[in-house]
Amino acid sequence: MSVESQRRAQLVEATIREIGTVGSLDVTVGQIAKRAGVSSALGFHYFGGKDSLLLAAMQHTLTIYGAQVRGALAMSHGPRERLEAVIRVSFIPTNFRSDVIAAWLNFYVLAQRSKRARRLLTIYHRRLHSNLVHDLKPLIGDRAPVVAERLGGLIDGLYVRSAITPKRVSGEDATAHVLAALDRELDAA
Amino acid sequence: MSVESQRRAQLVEATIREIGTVGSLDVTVGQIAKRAGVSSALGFHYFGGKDSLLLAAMQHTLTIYGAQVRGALAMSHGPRERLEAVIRVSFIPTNFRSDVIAAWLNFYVLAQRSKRARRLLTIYHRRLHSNLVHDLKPLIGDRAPVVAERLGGLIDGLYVRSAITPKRVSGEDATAHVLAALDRELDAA
DNA sequence: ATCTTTTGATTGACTGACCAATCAATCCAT
DNA sequence: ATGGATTGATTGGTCAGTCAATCAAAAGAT
Repeated sequence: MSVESQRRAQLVEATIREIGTVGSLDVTVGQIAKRAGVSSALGFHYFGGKDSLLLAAMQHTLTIYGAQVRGALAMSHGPRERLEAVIRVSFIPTNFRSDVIAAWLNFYVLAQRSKRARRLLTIYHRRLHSNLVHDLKPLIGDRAPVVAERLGGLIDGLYVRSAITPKRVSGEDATAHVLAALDRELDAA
Repeated sequence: MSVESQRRAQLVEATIREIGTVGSLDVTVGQIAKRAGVSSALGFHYFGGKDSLLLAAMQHTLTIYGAQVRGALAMSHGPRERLEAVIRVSFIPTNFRSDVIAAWLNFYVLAQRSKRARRLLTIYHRRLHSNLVHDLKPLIGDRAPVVAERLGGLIDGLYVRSAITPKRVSGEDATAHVLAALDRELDAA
């Protein structure tokens, strides 16, 4: 791993952590750099500006998520099992860490003013949707797209809600909720 | 209406609009005041600080929402009809305006660092939950709380998602989604 | 009714802090 | 020594919050 890619990774990781602790995008490059153990100037050197750094952090979490989904799907067989896998991944500890959730929430905010952020988020939506549809189709046919929309909405809703519920909602609970909703939809077939 | 309460209302309204157009909480009191047609100093005079102004805007939207729910419930009879009413209100045009959605999303962010904001959001959650449980109970008994949690999560998820989906999701579509989810749960009784 | 006092609304100008971004100067590995 | 990595110092700009001054209208006094 080259020095450059190492620093970039440090800074991206620190960005997510910092957004998580501060709870908003009002994080200074200085704070992020300090957390990464480097000077703020280095942050600008490698990323060119604060926005690019935020975008990189966003892309990073999406890349991680995507890889996890692929991994989980590779180990699953049959539609039902694959659906469970896709749903589970959203709530495994890596993605359900409080700072990751906070960052995710703020990416939604970022998406309101940054075209690139919006594109990234749209990609996530589409990927989730298509994954769900792919394995819903053999089970419920034409109703797959609309049910996928519903399950996707529920996943995001539980995820966002968990950012503020005083009682930390466990990932297992959230997973169970979505799986239950899935079962209801399958029953209605 | 006294001058004071009039100005306060102007400023609160301008705050929501400004958050909506900027898309984040990075709004200056100056911008808000300008939109309200007054000087920034007046904003500080009446609210004491930026945070109080944001909180006031948040409380305002929640008050509106609460009143609408009460109104809708008053005109509904029977559990099923009342459930529909509660669900519908979240997506009527007043609450489904793009700037209101953006503001709402940012209130979630604000709740990460402001105890008062978190309390307000918790109150909303509890109210929604208890409304749903109240009318779910006669239909599905003990399963009411967990189903209410699910429906609440779905409502919030669709709401937040609508903030960024390029294709503007219509309030009717969102309502239909939640009502469909409700029907699935009732079928499973 | 008229003059005076008081109160509250309102603002423009100002400040102190903070921050993104820049850059010239070091550091360090090869 | 050379070139990329790294930084400290600096700058230009922005913004929350303050303050003294102005203005209008209500309240009181005669």
